[in-house]
Amino acid sequence: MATPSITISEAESRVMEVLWRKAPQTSEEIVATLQQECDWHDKTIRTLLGRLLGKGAVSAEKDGRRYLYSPMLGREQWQSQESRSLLDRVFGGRLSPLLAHFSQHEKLNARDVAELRKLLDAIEKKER
Amino acid sequence: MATPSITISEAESRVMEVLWRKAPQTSEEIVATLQQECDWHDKTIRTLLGRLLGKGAVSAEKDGRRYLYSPMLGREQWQSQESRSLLDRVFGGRLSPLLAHFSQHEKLNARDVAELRKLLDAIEKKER
DNA sequence: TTGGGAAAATTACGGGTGTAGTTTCATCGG
DNA sequence: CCGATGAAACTACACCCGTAATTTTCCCAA
Repeated sequence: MATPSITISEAESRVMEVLWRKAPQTSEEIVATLQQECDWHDKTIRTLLGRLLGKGAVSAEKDGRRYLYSPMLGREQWQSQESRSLLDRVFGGRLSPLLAHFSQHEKLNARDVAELRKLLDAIEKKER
Repeated sequence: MATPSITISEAESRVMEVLWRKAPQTSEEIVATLQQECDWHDKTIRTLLGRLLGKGAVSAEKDGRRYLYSPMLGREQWQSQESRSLLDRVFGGRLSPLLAHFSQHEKLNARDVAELRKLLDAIEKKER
């Protein structure tokens, strides 16, 4: 297999978000960024970083007295995993029920609708 | 609020599935059904039932020497919760990225596309 | 009325997670 | 060259979850 499917927790994904936006970064930068979004202790964030390292979701490259961290798990890959998990767990693996669900229960504003239409057009054009 | 947002685990949801298909049922029936799908010990299944009771996700009505269990948490409600959770956690709360993701990484067949289009039409008509 | 048997309730336990505190280690400044 | 300091590593701990085993309760039959 390509990547043995790394799984990360909710809190860990918040750390990944920071690295997906910009990499590499030192733990200090990551902490500074995250503390503007979350109300987490700096030790907490470093623990999460350590766990991500252990899982192979991020890599660390030594740079003087500190490390530079970069994501190994890609955001797209993670989104795929999570999406497929929802589909399988909750909707029996079929896409239509998911879509039907969203159309009935989620508020779609005009912009969403327009954007979706454009997507559909693109898909159809590609297929024919 | 209506229901204080009951959250159930993956394994618990398998038990709920059985009750969503038919209710009420005794624990014995539930166990019998689940053991054809999962490879779970009967004690395990009863533990899950108990936890669901504790969370208020199912109700129990005494019937002689046993209970009859029924779902309190609705399947649609649970699907909504899970979908919204994915949307918020993974796609920044916006539907288009999710759809874009599926369109790129999941196979949407022509029928899916047609169905989606119909849904969008319905939404737009309802709004104006 | 009592005992057996089944269902329910309680207890168990290891791994993951959220949330840190504490210890060690290496490097930079003096 | 050595100590202070800040990052990294290790330790902590309670709660949830998967997965049961053990104990209690209570109903029905004899």
